[in-house]
Amino acid sequence: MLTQERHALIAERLRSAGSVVASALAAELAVSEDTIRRDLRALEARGVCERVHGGALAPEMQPRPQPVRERTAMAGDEKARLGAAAARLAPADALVFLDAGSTNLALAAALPRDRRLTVATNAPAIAALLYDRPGVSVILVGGRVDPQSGACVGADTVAALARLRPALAFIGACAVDAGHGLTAFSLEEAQVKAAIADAAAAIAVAATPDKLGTFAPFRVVPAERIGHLVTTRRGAACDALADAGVAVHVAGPDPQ
Amino acid sequence: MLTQERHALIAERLRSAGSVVASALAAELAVSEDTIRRDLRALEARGVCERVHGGALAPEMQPRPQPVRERTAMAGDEKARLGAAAARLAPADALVFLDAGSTNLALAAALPRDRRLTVATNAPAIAALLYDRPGVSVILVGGRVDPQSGACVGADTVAALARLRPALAFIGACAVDAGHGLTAFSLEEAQVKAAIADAAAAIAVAATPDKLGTFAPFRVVPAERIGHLVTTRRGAACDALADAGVAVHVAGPDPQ
DNA sequence: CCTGATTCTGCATGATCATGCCGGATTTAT
DNA sequence: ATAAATCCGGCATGATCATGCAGAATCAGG
Repeated sequence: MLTQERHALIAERLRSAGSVVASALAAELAVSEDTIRRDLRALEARGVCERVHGGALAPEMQPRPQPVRERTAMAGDEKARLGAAAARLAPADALVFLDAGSTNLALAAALPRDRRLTVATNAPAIAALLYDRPGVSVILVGGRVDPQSGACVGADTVAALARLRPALAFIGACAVDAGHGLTAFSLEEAQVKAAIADAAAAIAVAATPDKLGTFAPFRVVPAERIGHLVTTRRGAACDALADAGVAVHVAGPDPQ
Repeated sequence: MLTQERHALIAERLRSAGSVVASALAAELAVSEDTIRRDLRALEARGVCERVHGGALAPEMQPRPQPVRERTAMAGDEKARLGAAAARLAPADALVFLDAGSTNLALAAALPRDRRLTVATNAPAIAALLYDRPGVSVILVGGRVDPQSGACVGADTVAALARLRPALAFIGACAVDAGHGLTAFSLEEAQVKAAIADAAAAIAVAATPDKLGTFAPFRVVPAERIGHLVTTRRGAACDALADAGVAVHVAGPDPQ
């Protein structure tokens, strides 16, 4: 068995099982444990695995989705500017959908107070923030609440979404890329976001620049389907999205 | 099983259940309790858990600055005591419904952290408070959000309620009286509360003493249908309700 | 085909790590 | 108050690791 074959096999094993045990691999492949260890060192140098005592683990794949609670704490100012800029897209006297996420929560907080709006959301935090604002009526799309994202997900949520026809939906972005479109960290999130996209007449995405040019495992919509992108810094990823037909808005450092 | 895998498993268990028991983990993973203790020590050093006698707990998340609205609604100490007393009625591993209202919000905040629960609610504020608690899964019943009560109301809400069968429902009381039963200030609220009552196997009411012996225009359920009443001061209205078959719990000044 | 260089592999050795067990202290429950 | 469960520190043991070295396989060029 060639060294590279062994490497490929170990990498495959890491992908499928998430971990490998050095001694077991040595026995299975009929080589010494030293050889396996050397293999693991080589793979680690290439970032394919992370060595631990006894074997190796598959590295954490995607940038791990942090719980919203923690995300909301960071980057307060930038999120606020983003929210204010995005809020200007919200048409008056229409049904606007706000997906869950820290950016959209900031967006909700930054909604202009002089505008009459009906806001639908699947995020309890957004509903709790807006429900007693004068001039704003809130429709909450229920379902099981996902602890990770703080959003309602599941079949009930998707079914309830089918009865709404928002003029504009702000979909929370886990990752946006011109090639991969809008993507999400979990299947359930992606299903809900896709249901929102299906229902909405137009789609807007508010995202911090670190989300741009990245992608997550689950596809929501292609980039062409995104009408507006609001972010805080112009970059290569913005241009690529603009080429795909997305109207890109950059929120200046001073929102006045 | 690799040490790191065990660590990851324990961390995951902490996230989902909120606590782990050393002896149970040792038996389940077929290692000695000493090893588990060492694991817990390592995880504690990384801030993943907080060790206690017999096992470990998920760390308290830093208290998030709550919207002023929610804080003011709490009315301080009395509501908290009431909430803690009422929370003791919540059966473990069962579906519990929490209606909207400031008392029930306090109840949600006072829920024991070591209990596994599924909580359904029609109040975005309660869902936002509970959704990322370890050991608690939250189902949000959606609908139009009533600005007055902060609760979801309307036909969609009633329809969604019909699919739940909570073992116990804490219905928010606008007014409770032995003769008039549980009553509400608006028709829509009353309809939703009645739908909750229909769905639930048992009904509990947590109410401050000023609600007792009073009534409001819209009838929800008769007094006989109320299983438990939790309040903070014994009085004539309590006795009348006890005569109607309600189990009355009085939360002492020191919940200890 | 031969030769020298390079790489891969296995083995030995001493160090490090993970685990289980034991005795005594501490906490919890009855 | 007493018994049981739990915790802590230390220790012994076996597994695992890093390193250096030597033989085998592979390869390039003559």
